[in-house]
Amino acid sequence: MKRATSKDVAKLAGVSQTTVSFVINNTPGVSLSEETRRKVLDAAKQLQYIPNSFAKGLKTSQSKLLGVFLPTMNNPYYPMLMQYIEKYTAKLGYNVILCCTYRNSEREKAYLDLCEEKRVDGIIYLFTPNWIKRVIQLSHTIPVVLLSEKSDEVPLNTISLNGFQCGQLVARHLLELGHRKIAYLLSSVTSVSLTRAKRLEGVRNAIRDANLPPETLRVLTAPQGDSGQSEAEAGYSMMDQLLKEGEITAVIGVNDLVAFGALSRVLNSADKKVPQDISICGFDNIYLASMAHPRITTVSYCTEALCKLAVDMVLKVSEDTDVLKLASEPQLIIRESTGPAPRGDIQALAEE
Amino acid sequence: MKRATSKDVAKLAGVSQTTVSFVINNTPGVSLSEETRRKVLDAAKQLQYIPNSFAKGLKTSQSKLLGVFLPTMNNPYYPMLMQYIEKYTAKLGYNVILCCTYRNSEREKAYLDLCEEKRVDGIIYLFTPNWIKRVIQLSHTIPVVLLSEKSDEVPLNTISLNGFQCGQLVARHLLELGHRKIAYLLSSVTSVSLTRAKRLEGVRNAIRDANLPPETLRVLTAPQGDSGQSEAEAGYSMMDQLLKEGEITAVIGVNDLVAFGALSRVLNSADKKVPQDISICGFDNIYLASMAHPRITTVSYCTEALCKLAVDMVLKVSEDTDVLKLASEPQLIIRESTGPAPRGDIQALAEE
DNA sequence: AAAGATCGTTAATACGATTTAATTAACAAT
DNA sequence: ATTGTTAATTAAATCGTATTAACGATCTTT
Repeated sequence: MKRATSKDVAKLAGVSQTTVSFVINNTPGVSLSEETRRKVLDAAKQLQYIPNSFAKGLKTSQSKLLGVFLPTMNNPYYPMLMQYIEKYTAKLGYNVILCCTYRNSEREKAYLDLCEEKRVDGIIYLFTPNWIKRVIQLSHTIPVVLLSEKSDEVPLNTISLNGFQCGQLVARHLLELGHRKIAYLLSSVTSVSLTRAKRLEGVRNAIRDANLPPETLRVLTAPQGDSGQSEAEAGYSMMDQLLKEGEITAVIGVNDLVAFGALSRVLNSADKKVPQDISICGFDNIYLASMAHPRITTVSYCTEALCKLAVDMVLKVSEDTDVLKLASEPQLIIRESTGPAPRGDIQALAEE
Repeated sequence: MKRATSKDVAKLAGVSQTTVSFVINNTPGVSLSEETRRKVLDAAKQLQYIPNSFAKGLKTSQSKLLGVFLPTMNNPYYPMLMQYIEKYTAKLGYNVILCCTYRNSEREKAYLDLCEEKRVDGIIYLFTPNWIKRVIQLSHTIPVVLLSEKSDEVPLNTISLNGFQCGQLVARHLLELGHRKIAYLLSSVTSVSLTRAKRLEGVRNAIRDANLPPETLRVLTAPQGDSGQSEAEAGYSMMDQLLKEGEITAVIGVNDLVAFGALSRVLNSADKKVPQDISICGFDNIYLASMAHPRITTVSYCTEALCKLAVDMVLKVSEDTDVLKLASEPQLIIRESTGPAPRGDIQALAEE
C-alpha cells in the first residue's frame, strides 16, 4: 500500500503541487484563498497524506533529529537527563536519537558517523567525548553542545556541571559538621572522566582552604565497571573495608550510586548508624538518593533547566562564531544521611 | 561549508556517479575493476564524502530508524530495555528514536505522527498502546512489535512478558514458604496497564489453586504517580500502613520499585526484619532489586534476549505475514528478601 | 571470421518534496 | 484605454542518491 504524495493531494484538490506545499507548511509570505486552503486540507486528510521527510530533508537539509550521546543507561542520572531532553525537544518538534557509547571509542565513532549520515541537526554530549578531535571537526558542520565539564583546551560549546564547585560544596558541608576523617569513594570507569577528576579536585581544594592536612581525605578506588549495579557494589565493598578499619566518619561517593552502595553496607552492619556514626553523601541527585532511608545528601544542578538550555543552544542556528561556555550553579541538598561528626572526633577537633 | 556529494567524488575520481554508488554500496551483482574501486575510495576519503541519507532514503524508502515507545524513564526497567535494544540495533546499523509518552495519549499520538513522517523502519512498544486503533492501522504500513502483554483482541505481533505466569510464580513461592497473609501493593498509574492486571490475576489464580480463600490476599492501592521516586514512596507508605496493622507476613510489589519502597520502610522500623518477619518480592529484576540489602526476590524475563527478538521481529529478519505471538518463560529469582513465614503463622498453617 | 557472452562502465530517470520566478486575474489609478 | 499594483496560483528547477537499460570492449566459441 503506497502512501499518498503531495502530487496526489494536488490532483485530488484540483490545484498545483506548489499550492499543496504552501498550505501544508503554512509558508509565510504567501497568501492563499480560504477556499483552496480548505480544499487542500480536505484532500490531504482524505488521502491520509503524510509529508515524506526524506524529500523534505533533501531540500531543506533539516532532519529535525538530535543526537544525544551518553556513556551508559545504568546510572539513572543519564536516563534522567535523557528524559528531560526528550521532553523538551518533542515540544519543539524534534526527535532524539539515543547514542549509548558504553565508553567505547569504537562505538562512539560509529555513532558519530551515523549522526553525520542522518544529518542530525545537532549533537548533545552528556559526558566528555573520547574522540575530541573528531567532535571538534564535526562541530564545524553540526552544532555540538557538551553538558558535562568544560575544558580550556576544547573549543566546544559547553555547559559545565561545575564539578569543582560541587566537590567544594560537599567537602565544606562535611568539614563544617566537624568531620576530619573523610573517605572519597572512586569507582573506576573504563575511560577518563573529567567530571570525576574535577569533583575530587574540588574536595581537595576545600580541605586545603580549611588549613587541614591532605591526610584528612582518604581516596579509595574500586576496580568495578560501568553498570549501575557494579557501581553500587563498588561502593558497598569499599565501605566494607572502611568499616573494618573503623577510622572514617564521613564518606563521599563519586556519585549517588556509589554513595547508595556505601549506605547499604552501613545499614547492613549491626553497630554503625547513618548519620550518627558515619555520614554519607554523593553527587547528581538521582531519585535513588531520595528513595534511600536515610535519604542521601547530594549535589544537584537544576538538571532540567540545563537540559533545556543545552537543547536551545544546539538548535540555535545563529552564527555565533564564539564558543559559549556556561557553568551551572550547583546546589547542595542536605538530607538525613549527613550529620555532625561523632563526639570523639568533635573533641579531637576542639583540641586543635 | 558544503558537503561533498557523490557527483563530486565521481568527478575527482574520473568516473561516473553511478560507479561511485556501486563502490560505496558494494552493490551485489556488479563487477568493478580493483583500480576504479580504489580510485573512488581514495576520492571519497579525500573529500570526506558521507552519503546523504535523505537522498538515499528517498530512493530506497528505508530510514534505518526505529521508534521505541515507552511510558517513562523513571522506572529503571525501561532504560534497561532501551539499552538492550539500542545495543543490538546499533550493531545492525540502525538508530533508535526515543519516544517517551509519559502515558499521555496526546504525546503518544504526536510521536506516532513523527515516526510516520520520519518513515521509521519499525516501531517497538514496551507497553500496551493507548491508541490501539491507530497503532493497528499503522501496522499495515510500518512493522510494529509489542513487548509487553498479549491481548487476544489486538492483532499485533507481540512478545508477551507473561504477567500471569509471573504472578503465579511469586505467589506459589510465598505460599510454599508458608505465608497465608499476603499483601499486593499496587501503585496506580495514569493509564490502564495490562501488565499490572495480569500479574495480579496470576497471583489470585495461584491462591485459588492452593485451595486458599481469596482473603489470603489483600490488595492495597496507593494514588501516586508515575515517577520512580513516587512509586517507591507509594510502596513505602503502603508498607507503613501494613506495619501498623501488623497482620501481613509477605508482600508482593507490583514491580521492583514498589517492592524497594516497601523494603525501605521495614528496614527503617526498629522491630521488624526482612525476611524473618516479613518477606518482600517484586517483578522485573531491575538492578535496584539486587542492590538493596537484603536483595529482593523477583521475576526476570531474560530481558536482553527478548529485546533482541523484538528487534529481529520488527526488522522482519524472518518474513512472516501472520501475526506472531510469543511468550517469555519468566524465571523466579529467589534472593534474601523472602523466607519462611514466621513461626506463629506456621502453626496456624498446621492447624488447618 | 561471425556471433555470442562477459566485463566494466555510464547516461538517464525517478524518488517527493521546496522554492524561485513567472503567470494570470482582478482591480485601482492615471 | 492604458498602466500599475496586488493577490492567487503555478511551471519548472532543484536537492543527492539508487537503479535500469544500454553501451563499447574484450574474450569465447563455433
